[in-house]
Amino acid sequence: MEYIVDNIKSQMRKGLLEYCILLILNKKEAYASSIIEELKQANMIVVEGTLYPLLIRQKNQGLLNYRWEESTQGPPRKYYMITDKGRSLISEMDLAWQEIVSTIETIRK
Amino acid sequence: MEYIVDNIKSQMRKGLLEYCILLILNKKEAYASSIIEELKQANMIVVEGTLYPLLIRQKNQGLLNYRWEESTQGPPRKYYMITDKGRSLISEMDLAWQEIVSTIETIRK
DNA sequence: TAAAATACCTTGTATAACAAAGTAGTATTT
DNA sequence: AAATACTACTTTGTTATACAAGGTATTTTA
Repeated sequence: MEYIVDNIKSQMRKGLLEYCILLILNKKEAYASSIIEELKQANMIVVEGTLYPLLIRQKNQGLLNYRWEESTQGPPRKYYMITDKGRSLISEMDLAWQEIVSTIETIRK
Repeated sequence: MEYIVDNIKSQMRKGLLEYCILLILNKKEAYASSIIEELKQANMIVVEGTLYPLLIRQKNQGLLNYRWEESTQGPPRKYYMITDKGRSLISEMDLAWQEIVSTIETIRK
């Protein structure tokens, strides 16, 4: 039974990830590990193998850019930042999210 | 640009579908086409090729049952109804859904 | 200098949604 | 009565995403 719940939970999170990444980067540029950390704080577990390809994908779609930056404690970090295109996508996704929330409410009646 | 939005929207809906089906059947038994209709009313487009395998999956997981019923206008219909197991899953998923909503709020700050 | 830590990246697998096509029973039209 | 339309259920092949697991490289620490 638990495995069913876990599976559905992870399915629910799917698709929201892209939105979350944009929301996070809309506030402040960040590098992958710090994004994972922030998501964890917000109760959303994501692993590296999920996030890295996603960032690359969004970068290739022109939603993000990045620059390398030296770290004082470890290897250099790839800081991602949102682009204008990414920002305008966010407003559309805000709407889509509200729609989904209201869809669930409607179905629940 | 539009195709990006549409893609993300459809990704967002993913995973929520299972939850929606259970919510719908929790109110009243229904057959596939009528479920699709109700989802459409609530602004969630789903096609047959998506729904039928999902219903079969949930049936195999013991979340649903079904019975055949004659129709006065067309071929017989397969009415699905939720089981006790399905009902107890719903309460867990209600929690999961609230968690997700609050995750988005947290990230948005 | 070896081990640990940090950070990035890639590959293979499983799953879910969808498009599209198929099957079959029932109703309608000619 | 035969052909067509409609309703409903089902299956197949494709695509996309998340994840587990493993890999590379740089820096710090023991």
